[in-house]
Amino acid sequence: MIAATWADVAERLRARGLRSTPQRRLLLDVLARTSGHVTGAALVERCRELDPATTPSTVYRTLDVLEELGIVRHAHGADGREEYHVLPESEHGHLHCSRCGVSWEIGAAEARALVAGLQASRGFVADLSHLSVGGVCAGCASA
Amino acid sequence: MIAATWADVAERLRARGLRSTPQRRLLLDVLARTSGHVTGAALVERCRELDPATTPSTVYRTLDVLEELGIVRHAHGADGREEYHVLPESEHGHLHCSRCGVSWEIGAAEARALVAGLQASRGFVADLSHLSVGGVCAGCASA
DNA sequence: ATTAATGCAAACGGTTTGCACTACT
DNA sequence: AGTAGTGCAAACCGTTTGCATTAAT
Repeated sequence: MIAATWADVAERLRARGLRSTPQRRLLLDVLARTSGHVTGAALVERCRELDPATTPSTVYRTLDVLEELGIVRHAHGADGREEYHVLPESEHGHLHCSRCGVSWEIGAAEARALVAGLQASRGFVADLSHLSVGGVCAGCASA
Repeated sequence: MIAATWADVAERLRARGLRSTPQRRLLLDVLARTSGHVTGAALVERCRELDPATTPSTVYRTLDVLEELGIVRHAHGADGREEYHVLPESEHGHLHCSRCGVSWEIGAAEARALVAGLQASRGFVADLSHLSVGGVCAGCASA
C-alpha cells in the first residue's frame, strides 16, 4: 500500500549516505508484498525463493537499517521469534490462536482500548506494536 | 507459598509412575523460592549455583514433567525466551518495561478486564497466563 | 577512490535430542 | 528386575558477528 513509499526508500537510503543494492531492493520487494507481520526467518526464505543466493546475514542487516528508517518495526511473536511489522501500517496488536496457529491483527483503536486501563491505573504506557495476546480464536473455541 | 504443595510433588510424581530424584528435588527447591516468572535459562543457572553438576537437559525435561503436573506453565517473554510461571499462582499477565527491563505482574482480575472486550467482540478467549504487554512503566515514563 | 554492503563461515544462546548409563521403585 | 531418569555431547533453530571481498556512490 502507498506504492510511492517503497519507491523512495532508495532515495531515503542515499540521503543518509547509505546505498541501494540489489539485495536491498529484493527485500523491499518482498516487504511490499507483505502485509502485517512476518518472522525474520520467513523473510529470508521468501527472498531465497526469488534469489536463491540470498544470505541470512544480509537480510537481517538490511532489516536493521530499514528499522532505523522506520520502514519496519520488530516485536516478538508468540513462539519467540523476531517478528517484523511492515509500515506504514498504524500501530496494532496481535491475537495468536494457540490451537490453529493463526495470527489475527487488532487495529490501533481496539488495541488502545485494551490498554487504556493500564495507563489509567498504573501509568504504564503500553507499546501497541508489541502487544500480543495468546489464546483460542472463535473458530477453534467453537469447534 | 503453600509449602505443603511442594512437599507432595514427589507423591504426585509417584502416583503417575514417575520418580523423585535429587535433580528434580533441586529444581523444586529452586521453584519454591521463585515467585512469578523465570526463564528456563535462569532456572538452569540457579540450579547450577546449588549443584554445579546440573545439566540443562535435565532441567528442561523436568520442567516438561512439572508442566504436565500443572506445577509450572510456560509462556514467552518479551525477548522471546521461554518463561516459566510458578503455580499455584492464579492466572496473571505481565507488563514489561522496555526501558528499565523490569517486569510487573497484573492480577487475574485486572488481566481479565483487559481482555474481556476481545471475547465480546471477537469470541477470542485470551490465555491470561500468556498475556504480556510491553511498554514503559510509570517510573521510566516520568523520568 | 571511498567506504558501505555483501557473502561466507563460524559462533552465538537457549533449547532439544539420541543414546548408553545410572538409580529410583 | 524393570524402566524412568540422567549426563554427555552433539544438533537444532533463528540470529549475529568478524573479516576479507565486492560494488554503489
